[in-house]
Amino acid sequence: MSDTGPAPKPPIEVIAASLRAERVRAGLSLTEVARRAGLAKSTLSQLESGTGNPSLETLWALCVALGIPFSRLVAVSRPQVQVIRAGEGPAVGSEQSDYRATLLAASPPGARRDVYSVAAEPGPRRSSAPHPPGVVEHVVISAGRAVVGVADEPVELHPGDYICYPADVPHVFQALEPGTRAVLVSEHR
Amino acid sequence: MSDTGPAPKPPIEVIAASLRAERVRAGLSLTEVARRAGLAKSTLSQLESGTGNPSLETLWALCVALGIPFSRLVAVSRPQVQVIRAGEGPAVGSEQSDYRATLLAASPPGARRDVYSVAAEPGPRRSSAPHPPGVVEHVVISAGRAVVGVADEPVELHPGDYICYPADVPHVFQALEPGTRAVLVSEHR
DNA sequence: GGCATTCGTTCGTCTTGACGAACATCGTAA
DNA sequence: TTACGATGTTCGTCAAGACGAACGAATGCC
Repeated sequence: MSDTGPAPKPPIEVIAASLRAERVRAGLSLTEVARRAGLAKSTLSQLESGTGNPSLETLWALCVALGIPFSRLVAVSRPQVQVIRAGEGPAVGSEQSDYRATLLAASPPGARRDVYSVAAEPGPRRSSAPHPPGVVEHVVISAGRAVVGVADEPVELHPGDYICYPADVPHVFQALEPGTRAVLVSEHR
Repeated sequence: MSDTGPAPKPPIEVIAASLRAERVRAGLSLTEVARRAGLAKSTLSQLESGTGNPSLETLWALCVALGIPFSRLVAVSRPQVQVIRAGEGPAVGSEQSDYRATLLAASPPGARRDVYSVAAEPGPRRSSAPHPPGVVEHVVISAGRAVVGVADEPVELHPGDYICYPADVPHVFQALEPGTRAVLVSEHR
């Protein structure tokens, strides 16, 4: 469910819709966007109508002209508001130590990050096995103290402190005070 | 700095590197990937060497063959460990009320999220103008209480509570207690 | 009304990307 | 050693995409 499978949609139509949507949203004319992107109007017209198979260069020029990140062209969907109260939500426990991570926002298909709430108590050092390659974890301490980071050189963090480290190598989270809380963003790119 | 500008890199080279990296990561030969994607070996060879300007169809076929999301092709870089102590880092203030957001992890080129630490004091309701379309914000309360969410129907949150809402519409963050702290992930997809 | 400007679409031409065969290279087994 | 299979590269051919001119339609200005 937090996989990273390829987006399953026919790409041309998605991009066609995105292009037109982004353009009108920016309040630009087709002619103007084509001019900024250095493309022929005809090319853009055909793309927005779902005809054709644009080259990377063409798509890139359009992203620059529209001022949008590349990934915007292949993403769609409109999210909802969701609230998870403290203590609710699926929790991932640990046998090694008193450590509980609650999944707040699972990575939807095509997205690349999970958001966790972490509650930990002092105990033996808890080290995580490496995650798949490319995973980065961000941790912000909410309360207490903890030693966090890659297993080789972890860092002691206090409330408000932030750390970012690659998680595809062994890494640790060890609470130093009772009631230690943190927010963890696991970003698999 | 938290803008949504397109990744400023020459895209062909980035994709070339990504393609080769993903392929060897999957333990596949160039010939095999080309076969699965229904492409000519020569095409893939040229792409991995940074030559050429692939069509969308070609790129898509490769994503499917490699089992990776489209966006993986435009993301790169290998991160370092970075620590930002409480109070450090670039802060974004607000004149409207006592609200300070510290940028912890800016979105690297091709990535899609900013991580902020938020400190706010009670005061008049602080509402943010809509962000670019597609932006989603995740908020976890560390301390205090706050009213958060879309301007129409905000939600009162307590420590440990989590909310996720679309940020391309007007939204608010209003502290209800002194010393209110939160972690905010702004995700622009 | 008449003229000008801008919009987005359609069509013919030419550049360019994808193909497939041939190639050099390496590793393995007969 | 020779033969075979698999790897990844280079080169000529062909189809497909990008271009630019021309078009009909809509709006604004004199």
